[in-house]
Amino acid sequence: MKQKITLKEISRRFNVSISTVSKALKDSPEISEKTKEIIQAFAKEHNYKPNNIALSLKNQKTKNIGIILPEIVHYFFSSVITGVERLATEKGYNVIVCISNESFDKEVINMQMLANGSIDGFIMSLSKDTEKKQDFHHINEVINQGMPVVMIDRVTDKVNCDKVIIDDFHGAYSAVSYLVESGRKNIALITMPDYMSVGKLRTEGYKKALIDAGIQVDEDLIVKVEDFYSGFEPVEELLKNHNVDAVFGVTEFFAVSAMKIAQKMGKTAPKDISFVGFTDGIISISSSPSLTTVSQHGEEIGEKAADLLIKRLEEEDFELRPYETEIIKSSLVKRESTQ
Amino acid sequence: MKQKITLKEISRRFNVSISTVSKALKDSPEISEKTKEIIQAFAKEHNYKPNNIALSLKNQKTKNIGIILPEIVHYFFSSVITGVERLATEKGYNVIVCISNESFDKEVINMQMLANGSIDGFIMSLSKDTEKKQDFHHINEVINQGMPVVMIDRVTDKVNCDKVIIDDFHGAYSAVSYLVESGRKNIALITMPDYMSVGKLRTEGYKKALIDAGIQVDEDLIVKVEDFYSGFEPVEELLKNHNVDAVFGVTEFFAVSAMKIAQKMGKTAPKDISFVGFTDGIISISSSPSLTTVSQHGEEIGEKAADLLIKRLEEEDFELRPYETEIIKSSLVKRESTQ
DNA sequence: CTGAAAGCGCTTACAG
DNA sequence: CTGAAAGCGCTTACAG
Repeated sequence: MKQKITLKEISRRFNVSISTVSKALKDSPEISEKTKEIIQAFAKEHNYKPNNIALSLKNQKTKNIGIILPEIVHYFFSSVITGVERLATEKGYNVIVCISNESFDKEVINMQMLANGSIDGFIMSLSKDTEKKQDFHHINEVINQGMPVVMIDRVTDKVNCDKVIIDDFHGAYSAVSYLVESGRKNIALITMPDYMSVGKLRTEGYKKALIDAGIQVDEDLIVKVEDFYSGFEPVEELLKNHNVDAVFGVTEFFAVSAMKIAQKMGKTAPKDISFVGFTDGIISISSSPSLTTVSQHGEEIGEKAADLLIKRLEEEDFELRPYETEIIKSSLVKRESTQ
Repeated sequence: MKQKITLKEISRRFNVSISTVSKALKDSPEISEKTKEIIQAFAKEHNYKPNNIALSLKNQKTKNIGIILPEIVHYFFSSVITGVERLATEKGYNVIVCISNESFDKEVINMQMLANGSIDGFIMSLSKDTEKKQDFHHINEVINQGMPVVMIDRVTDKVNCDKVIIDDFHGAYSAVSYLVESGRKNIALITMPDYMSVGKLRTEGYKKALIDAGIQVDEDLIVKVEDFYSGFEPVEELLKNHNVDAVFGVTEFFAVSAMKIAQKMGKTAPKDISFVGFTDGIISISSSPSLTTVSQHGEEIGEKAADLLIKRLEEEDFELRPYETEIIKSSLVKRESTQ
């Protein structure tokens, strides 16, 4: 069984037309039973499968969906892909993954590449760069060309499209409220710069929870860290100079890193300091003590995004429906780092 | 700027033929400067980009590469994807990601879907199921059809193709030797069932290191764990009933989980027990104490695999070259869990 | 019941 | 310098 076989080759083999072969293989009633039988048998034997590219060109749809993510080596984003992939495969779609690497330029290039016919629609989360720049022309362009886009997690209201997000504000609110209820008073926050939409919302949730509990927000207890790779000295300073009894980190990595620093300073979690993170990944499970976190349900976000996208692609009436913003509920997973 | 514009539409706009437009946009010397100018200007204004699907059909190549992985929410595999994606994008290829979810059936279905024209070649790592079944017909079929395949990490010698692996044996060997050198005598192993190629090789490296150091292999110190989600009771038993002073885990998760169990039993790492893992991921960095690991260099593996694949796709002579097995060197990253 | 034709969007050897 | 034709692999309305 060498090389893929085509309709043309089958048609030559039996001295019939390509149309006849095509119809025979689709078991069309137009074709005689006898012809269908021999053609189908031959096709099966030679493992004939229609060429996807030809079908795409003919049908004007590729059955591919593109997903553009800031990075992938990260529990949240890889679980989003897992969710997208599952739903997509179930519906007969392939998933093309591009990584913007937090760069605006790469995000634009990736979108343009895929938009030239390779896919039917996009799922994407903004790069940091893009959030900083606030330039979304590439996304709006694609949408104007009639290609549906679903934004997830890091979204913007400058683009009108379907969105799937979690309730960052409430997730943070409930995490901090939980700390307050367990008797903590000096709750520090380790967050991201404000241009990151999710960092901002989680910070607001933190503040609101304190205010509602009658605790004054102390800006000295708030540290902003750029990303995973920048240093954590400010956190060290914070723990050294302030009498902190709880830390809320807006990522699990932030929380665990803070916990490690505290442990090195001789503090015990949760006895001396409680810790809560965001994103319920493998870090939270394997840290010691294991970390209480706000679970983002990445797979669910991915599935929901794929579902919205495919509906818009396939359901006649859906295409014209107003855009939705689906909010996936986060949940607090309590572990050993709090009491 | 609505909808994507085609050559046909441009040709109608200026009352010329499609061929002329096509050539003009390629800046062909066949076409007059004036014609080229106006056509190019118009195309630019309307953001014309050739349709990838049409190009694929014409050129008989898609510029897509397919990658099939057992899972993705896992540091090693997601870093492989990152490496593949980087090299692929650089060379003008897109990456289609499929997840077999450790299932043989899904692996087969994914391969067949993609093999029908969607991609030019495969990069893949075997699912557990496939390793257990030892059924590789789907891979050989694809190769027989002339589609190149590069296997990574979880490979088999039953398939003749390019491979990129790490030196699992030596990685384990050096990790265990390091433990021996630091004075440890009762070194436990937490590994996977033998049908997993990588688990087997790492186990062999562990044994050889002990033997070479004149330490007898004690099968009672070897625990086999199915996967992340199965329980770790056997590990608990091991640590309770044997006087273990070091643990080598064939994944970082195994090692960190064992460390947590030991800590709960009141042991301190590395004072009482040293721990070494495999896969240098984020778990190792964020555990407390941080974990000494054998780094697998996932991105490098991904890049190398993509490089081999694209070479076979593009370089005339390369296509006929004998298959290579590239071995990426692992390296021991020393952290706090050993001394 | 079978086949020729047109078309999806593009490229390119060939003719004029 | 421009265009008609053939072709990549397939589908389908239409003719016979």
